[in-house]
Amino acid sequence: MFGFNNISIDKKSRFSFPAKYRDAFINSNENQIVITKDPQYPSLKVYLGSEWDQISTKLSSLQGLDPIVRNLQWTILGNASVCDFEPSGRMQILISADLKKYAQIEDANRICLIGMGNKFEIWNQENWEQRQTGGSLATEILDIVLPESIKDMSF
Amino acid sequence: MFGFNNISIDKKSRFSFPAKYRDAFINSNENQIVITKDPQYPSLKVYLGSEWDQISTKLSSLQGLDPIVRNLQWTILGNASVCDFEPSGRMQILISADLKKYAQIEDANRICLIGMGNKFEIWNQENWEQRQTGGSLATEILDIVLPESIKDMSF
DNA sequence: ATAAAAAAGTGTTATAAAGTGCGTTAAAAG
DNA sequence: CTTTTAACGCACTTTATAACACTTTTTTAT
Repeated sequence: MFGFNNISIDKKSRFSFPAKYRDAFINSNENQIVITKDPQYPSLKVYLGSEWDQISTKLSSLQGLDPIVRNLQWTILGNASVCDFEPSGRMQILISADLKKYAQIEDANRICLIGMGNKFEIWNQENWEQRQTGGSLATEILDIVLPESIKDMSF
Repeated sequence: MFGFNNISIDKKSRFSFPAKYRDAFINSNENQIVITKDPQYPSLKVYLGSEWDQISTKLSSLQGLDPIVRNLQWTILGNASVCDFEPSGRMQILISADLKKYAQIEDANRICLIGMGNKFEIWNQENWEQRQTGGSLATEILDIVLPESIKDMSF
């Protein structure tokens, strides 16, 4: 599941996954989708249920007394929205007001949905373009201070 | 049970869990909820009964001569409020005046209820936002002095 | 110590807001 | 031109919250 999609978001804050992903969803037998905040950028992460189970299990098992870990737990776990999902249906997902605000898409009626293989990202159009043209940014900030326990995790 | 919720708290200091968690509560077969103080932040922890049994058993078994342990026992065990809870009902919980004060929600009519998987946290809105935007406070104090016996516990 | 009053806690109902489902139209693809 | 997909609109359902009434507990005054 790859690629860029500019899609609409309706008055009730729902979007539908493009039909081209349907088969992949059906094959992976998912019936849940999880949206949460990206810990680094004003964007959202969209996980398949199974993928989420792994990430959330791992993340919540980490030592919460480390402030970096605790912050990641807050950001990722504390903002996750678990949605029922029927691949054979309309494949619609609701984005909460809170997440919309975080991704700066409060009053957008279009968003960018980027397929990254086993997950998706949701971006505000301008932010995405800026990111694309801006080349390599200070992405590594977080990486440097990350404790060993999360070095091997990919969110 | 994940995610951020801004919910109301009524004049009698009650709040209800959002309906989206109902199935999870029913499945885990809980009929008790425990609220207590967070040992690190001005916030509250909300545990499922089964989870609480584990934590409280472990914590009370620790030898109380270590002043840090003693303090944790006082904070967590000594402030716990066990509430009857009916997942199929209104899922309402009363917060004591004491706990409200601790979490700085004495005169708030809204609180933030954060689902962290197997537990929840309750925060005053401003404190939560500050925490989210990286306003790192003296979080690490506890971390440094923690005795080995609790290093592997996640509260 | 007892009764009255006040406060705290519990439960119910009504109403507005949020969320969901589905049919229709419009647009794009084959 | 036909079929598929995306977007929109509307109706229905569920959920959240405030208001109210009632019960229990605590406090106060006699």
